[in-house]
Amino acid sequence: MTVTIKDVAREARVSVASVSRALNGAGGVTPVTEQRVREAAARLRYVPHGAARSLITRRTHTVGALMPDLHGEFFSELIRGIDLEARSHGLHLLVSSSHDGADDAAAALRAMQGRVDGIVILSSPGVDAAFLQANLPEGLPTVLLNSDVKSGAAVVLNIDNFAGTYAMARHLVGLGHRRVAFIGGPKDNFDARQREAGFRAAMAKLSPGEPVRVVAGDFGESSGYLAARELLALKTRPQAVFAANDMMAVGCLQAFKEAGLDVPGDIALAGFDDIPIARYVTPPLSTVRVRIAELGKNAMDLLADLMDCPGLSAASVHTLGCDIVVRESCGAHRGGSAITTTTTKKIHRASNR
Amino acid sequence: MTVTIKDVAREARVSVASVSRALNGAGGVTPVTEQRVREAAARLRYVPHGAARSLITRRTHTVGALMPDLHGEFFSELIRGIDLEARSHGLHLLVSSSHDGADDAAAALRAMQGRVDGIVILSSPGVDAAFLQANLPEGLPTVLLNSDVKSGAAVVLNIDNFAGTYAMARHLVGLGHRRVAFIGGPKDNFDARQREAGFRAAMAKLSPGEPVRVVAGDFGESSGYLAARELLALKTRPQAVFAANDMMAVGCLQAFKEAGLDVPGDIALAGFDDIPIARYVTPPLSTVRVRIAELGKNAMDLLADLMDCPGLSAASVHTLGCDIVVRESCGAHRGGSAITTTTTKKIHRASNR
DNA sequence: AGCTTTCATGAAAACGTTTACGTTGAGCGC
DNA sequence: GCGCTCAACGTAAACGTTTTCATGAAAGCT
Repeated sequence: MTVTIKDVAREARVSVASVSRALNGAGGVTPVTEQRVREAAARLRYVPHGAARSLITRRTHTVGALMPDLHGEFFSELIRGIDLEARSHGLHLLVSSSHDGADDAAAALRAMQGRVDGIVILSSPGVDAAFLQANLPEGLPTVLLNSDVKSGAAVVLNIDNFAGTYAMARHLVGLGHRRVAFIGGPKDNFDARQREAGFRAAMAKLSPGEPVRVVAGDFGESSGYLAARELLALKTRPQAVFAANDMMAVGCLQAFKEAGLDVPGDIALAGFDDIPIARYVTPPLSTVRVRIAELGKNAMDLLADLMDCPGLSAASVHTLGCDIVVRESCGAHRGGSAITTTTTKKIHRASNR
Repeated sequence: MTVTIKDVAREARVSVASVSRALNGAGGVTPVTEQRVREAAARLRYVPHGAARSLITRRTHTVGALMPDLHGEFFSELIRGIDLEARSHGLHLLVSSSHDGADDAAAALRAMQGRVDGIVILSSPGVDAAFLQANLPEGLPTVLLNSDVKSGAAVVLNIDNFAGTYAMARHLVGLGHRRVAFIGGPKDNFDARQREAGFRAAMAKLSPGEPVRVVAGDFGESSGYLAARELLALKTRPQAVFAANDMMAVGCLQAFKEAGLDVPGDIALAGFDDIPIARYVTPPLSTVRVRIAELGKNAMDLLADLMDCPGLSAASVHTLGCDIVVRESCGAHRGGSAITTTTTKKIHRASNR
């Protein structure tokens, strides 16, 4: 049925060893026999059996991507970045998305065991140091995305949430907004914590006298709406609101509209993520952009490095900077098109001994 | 290094055959030995070597997903649907997205050869009957998404673009709009062609006297903008505009605003896809929703069927219906929340002899 | 010319599993 | 108590590669 290396050998009148050598370009064959083998293989439409090959090479040429259950732009862009880069490294991509909890992720991780040469994990609440310790097969090259675990077992690549929020906060303060309020995200979310920290740091530094006002949200649109209502009910209304993500900012916008406030005239607004919706709301939303596909690409590159030389083991933390995108909602927008400012883009190796 | 079945056999004091039988639940082992084997395996953290297993079973327990280079919601939701369903079938998902042309896709297809038990292909311009004929390994169960090829080699699953546009056109006509214009998509796009056909059929049937006005677009926002300008320049302005996708409708909206027209007061508007942006523009856009994750799930189910019994070969075409989502832009919206009407949802097997 | 080196080539082992087949021993009917 | 059946178990072959090693021929060196 399926054509094997033996068939090619017979067709080309050589041994299977020579076929293997010829097709893998490993040298050790005459150009003329290589040619003959290639033709025979093409004629027979021979495709090497991947499983047989990886049985002996101990290489699957496949990397895994383990992600929580998320929809939308982030997921697709991330996979896009990873896939594109994986392909350019000659690697396949085995994805396992849509995990709800730690158990789910653990099962997926176990199932990937032996099917991949390396793995990219987008961390989610359940996935912490203990989880990895328990479920990560040791010796498997791993890149952790958006994680605060400092496990020696994996390279970590993070979005520079801190610098992103810091830069946007500076921008807002620079526009003359002294009372800037922040709407935070879920407490168990790594990004959310970092963003809040960035905001607090910026305000402490740039607007020292002012008390920092932070209200809770959960990254959902309606939590942004509610948070905005809460802020509007204060005695002294903030001059600007900075939401930890765009969806909450969209919720804010709704609340502001209902309150009859003009954005940015009466109150300025900024978000984080630059989701596609951001430029279509009225007024268009100023936000912090994460170059997601690039994040995926970088993750894949790090993983490829790790797979090539397991020597430079783990223990390094890398960071990918963000851009701040100034549109109309923050009140600084003058021209016709958005201004984009790049914040720090540092990919630094913490330790690679 | 890595622990194999032999190690487990030694640990449990049985033969490798018994280990295999015990772990695979194939019977032929005493409950007590099975228990002993299970414990030994757990103690050693044994995970069977997938490659070795598929070498002999001729099963990879993996399905491939081949898609063109697309961003955003469609891709992520589709993968989500496929992945979720694949997991519930105990299958892994090997994705290869971001293909630009037929050559690219062919290479990816070849690379998947032997690594998957079946494949889902989201067709794109280059991927036609000839392409499949040339690149699809025969005997590999295949599900084709959004395709008009009637190859006997694959099951085809389509969005019911025709019924979707038909239903929306009927809705618009039912609202009293007699002159409805349509903005088409790229000529080489299957969805675009079907949508236009659905529109023409609806208008011919429901508004027989009226000449049908169709202008060209390319699914991009700016092409929608330009098409709208073209329509506004006509002597008799249409009463409603139906764009073949939401992005073009958003472009229209921009043009209408600039022309000082009220939507839906002066002119009604509808799109297709129900992208997230649709509900955030002003006014919110009436559109036709495709349940993308469900499309992925159904594709996976069809593929699983095909993999189970290759007997019921190919040659069937299935269709997944759409919903029409009525928001404000078409002028029918009265209440606070959107009305959702389900169109035909037929999954019919054309032939399964 | 004779010796050594290089190099293409083939035979065979190895990778880790599943499974067909043979062996053993226990339980059963007579 | 003897043969028969049947289940549990072990042995070994098979899956399709890559790779090590041996072999022989050609080429290079003195």
